[in-house]
Amino acid sequence: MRADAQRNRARVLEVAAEVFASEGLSVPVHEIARRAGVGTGTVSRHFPTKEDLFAAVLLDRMRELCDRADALTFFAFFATLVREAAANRGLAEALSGAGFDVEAAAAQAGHDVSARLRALLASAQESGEVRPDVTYADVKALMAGCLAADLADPAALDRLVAVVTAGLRRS
Amino acid sequence: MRADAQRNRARVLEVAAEVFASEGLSVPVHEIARRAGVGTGTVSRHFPTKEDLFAAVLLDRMRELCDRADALTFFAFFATLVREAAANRGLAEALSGAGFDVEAAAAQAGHDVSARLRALLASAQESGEVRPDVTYADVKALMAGCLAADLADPAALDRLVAVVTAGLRRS
DNA sequence: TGATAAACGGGATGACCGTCCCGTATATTC
DNA sequence: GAATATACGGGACGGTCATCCCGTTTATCA
Repeated sequence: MRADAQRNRARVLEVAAEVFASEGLSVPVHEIARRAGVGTGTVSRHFPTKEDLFAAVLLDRMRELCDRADALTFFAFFATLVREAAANRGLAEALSGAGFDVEAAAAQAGHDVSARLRALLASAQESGEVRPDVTYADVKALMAGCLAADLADPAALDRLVAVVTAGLRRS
Repeated sequence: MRADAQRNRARVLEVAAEVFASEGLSVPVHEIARRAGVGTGTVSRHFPTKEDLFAAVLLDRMRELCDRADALTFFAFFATLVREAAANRGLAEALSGAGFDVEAAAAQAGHDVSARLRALLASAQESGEVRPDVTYADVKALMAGCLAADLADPAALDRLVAVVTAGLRRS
């Protein structure tokens, strides 16, 4: 790959990460190109579709989250994921089912956050910490609920995580 | 109002209710007109914007929900709202903050479901049934979480409501 | 340094949709 | 049964975007 192509690709990725995180997935690709100081052709050559671009942006975060998962309990990982997504509007939108398939992208890249969460859930249920009837899909839904928190209230996220955590514990 | 205009208005409203409920808010207005057997002009004359149409559709449901609220506890009303929205994709999308402002529409129409829910929450907190720190916005977020349930799993909704209910109770 | 392949930019293209307009049709009224 | 206001249909318009294309530029390497 030519040196300028490599630079441009990195620059686009960097800008896209910022923009998706702060403004969500509805930002036009043209706008990302503009802010990166490149043409739209350059973006779509490196990332043929917008979803490809988002998947590439997600990769780094996914890798890091997966690494962290190994040292955490189910509840701690849940809280970590919620906090991560709350600080990243694009990720929150994607998790809330708005078009993009996050899980497929992550799994394909070999950093399957959902598999980690699934495993932690199973073991937390086996040890009796979590109600045995809840499913992985339930946990995802509750995560989406936490992400609907009022962003203007800095304590809201913590309250919601506390409520959901209490609800998930074996009663 | 001319008789045919009255008929058409009712027909459009009826079709829109079905379509929004089953396919969500992204259905084009043209499609609603087509299924109602009228031209798009007829729809937009009766309901100048798509949001006006959705607000009109919502009115009936809101009225009924408000009436029911008076006889229910906070937890029962919460479950009722979740079930109502789960059966109505358009309502679920609107509640999950996707563009349309449900609360404003309902309040304007004098059937303010959110005011009822707010009141029930306050009294449930006063009597000690619900954690005192949760806010109305928190409850709305948790409702959105329940609505993210896996629709293919008929028991999922009940599980999520149970988890959230347990979490909201004074611990 | 010159040839060549690779990459660039940004305008063109096509799709989708909400809203508006206007020539036509029809319900209502006298 | 004619006159008139009212409503109808559906095409036109304007705006938004993702994606593609192609004439131009530039990095690379001999």
